[in-house]
Amino acid sequence: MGRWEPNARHRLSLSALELFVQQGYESTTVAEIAERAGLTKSTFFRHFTDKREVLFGSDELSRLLSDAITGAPDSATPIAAVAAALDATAVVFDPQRRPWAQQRQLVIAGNSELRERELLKGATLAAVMADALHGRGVPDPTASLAAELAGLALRGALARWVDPANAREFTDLAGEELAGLRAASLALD
Amino acid sequence: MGRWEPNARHRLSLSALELFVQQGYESTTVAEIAERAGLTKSTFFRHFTDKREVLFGSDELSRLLSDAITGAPDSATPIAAVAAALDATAVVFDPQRRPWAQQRQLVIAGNSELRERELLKGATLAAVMADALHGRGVPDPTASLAAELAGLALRGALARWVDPANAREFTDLAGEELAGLRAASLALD
DNA sequence: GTGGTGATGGGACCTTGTCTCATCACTGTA
DNA sequence: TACAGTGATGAGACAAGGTCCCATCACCAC
Repeated sequence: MGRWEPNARHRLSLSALELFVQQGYESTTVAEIAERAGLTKSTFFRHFTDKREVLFGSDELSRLLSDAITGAPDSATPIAAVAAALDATAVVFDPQRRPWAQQRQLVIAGNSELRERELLKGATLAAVMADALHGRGVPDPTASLAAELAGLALRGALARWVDPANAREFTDLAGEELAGLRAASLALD
Repeated sequence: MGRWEPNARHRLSLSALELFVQQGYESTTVAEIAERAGLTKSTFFRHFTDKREVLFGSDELSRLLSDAITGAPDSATPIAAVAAALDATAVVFDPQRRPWAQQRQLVIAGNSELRERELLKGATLAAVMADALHGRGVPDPTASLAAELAGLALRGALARWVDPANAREFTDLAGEELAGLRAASLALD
């Protein structure tokens, strides 16, 4: 791979995940990742603000969730709106990406810096959803709560989706998780 | 302050917050913090694993929450148990600590590394509460949901408690937040 | 006063992340 | 074909975070 090959960013992501899986996140240096992608440390930091960010580079999810909530019918309740948002994530959780997502989740689970970053991304998604709900006229704390529940459902569905003993559609899992949380909220006392 | 003064850890925390307030988190080096406390960089990292950790050094909250849930009467519902846990945090949120907490929250709000760490601590608290609920025989997702709601209430109450235009007791605020979330969960659809 | 113990100081070292400047490939234009 | 402009990359210096090892110091027990 020469200096001017295309998709530098994508090559860096792939190289990073491969190395993290092989030798662990902490024992992999940015220079190594860049070298494997045929690039240098300088270029790595031009594409990613951080070493952690190479595993979290897309905000596609954010846009999908926000657009789905904004575009839901006026008659949709807050829960129905976030349920529609979860359905809209199907393109991201394409079955073809499952092996990649599995490895990625394993790496993240093994390092607390990465778990921190994952929490930050999750909090950002919840904030985006809450904002979109505000745009529909849903007041707080209802909007925040609905967004938070959707975030929990998404997290839970992701955990089940990457489980090798599982071959379900992501949106089905997310729907189940959300329904389970709704039911549980009636059993709190 | 000489080399063998006591309370090195506490001195480091105070020096750190003072410097962060004066000149910002990022423009403060660990060496500066240590010097102000009459110590060196080596000693700083013996007391704190991280630069960030100097603002999050205690897990008192974790123990209080866990013990309160475990010690709640058998008849207590999950919500009642976490409400008792929030009440048990009164000692941490002593009015005397409010000025300190205000400065601390401002510093954290101004830096995304610190917000990340705060999210990690919050997630840890929620996990601890969920575990304590499991110990009472509360199954998932009820336990996780109750823990998550308590976490949201705690975060909301903290935001209001440090607001200068506010002089309420922390536990009152936390109770209100939790009640508000309970009510909101009935308005989701 | 002698030796043990635990906290501290000092400094070498590696990595992350920033910055600046040179270099290269590709483009359009004459 | 020549040439200038543009944008991505390379190279290397640099500051700071964080780890590690070893010397040093205060205190304590005997």
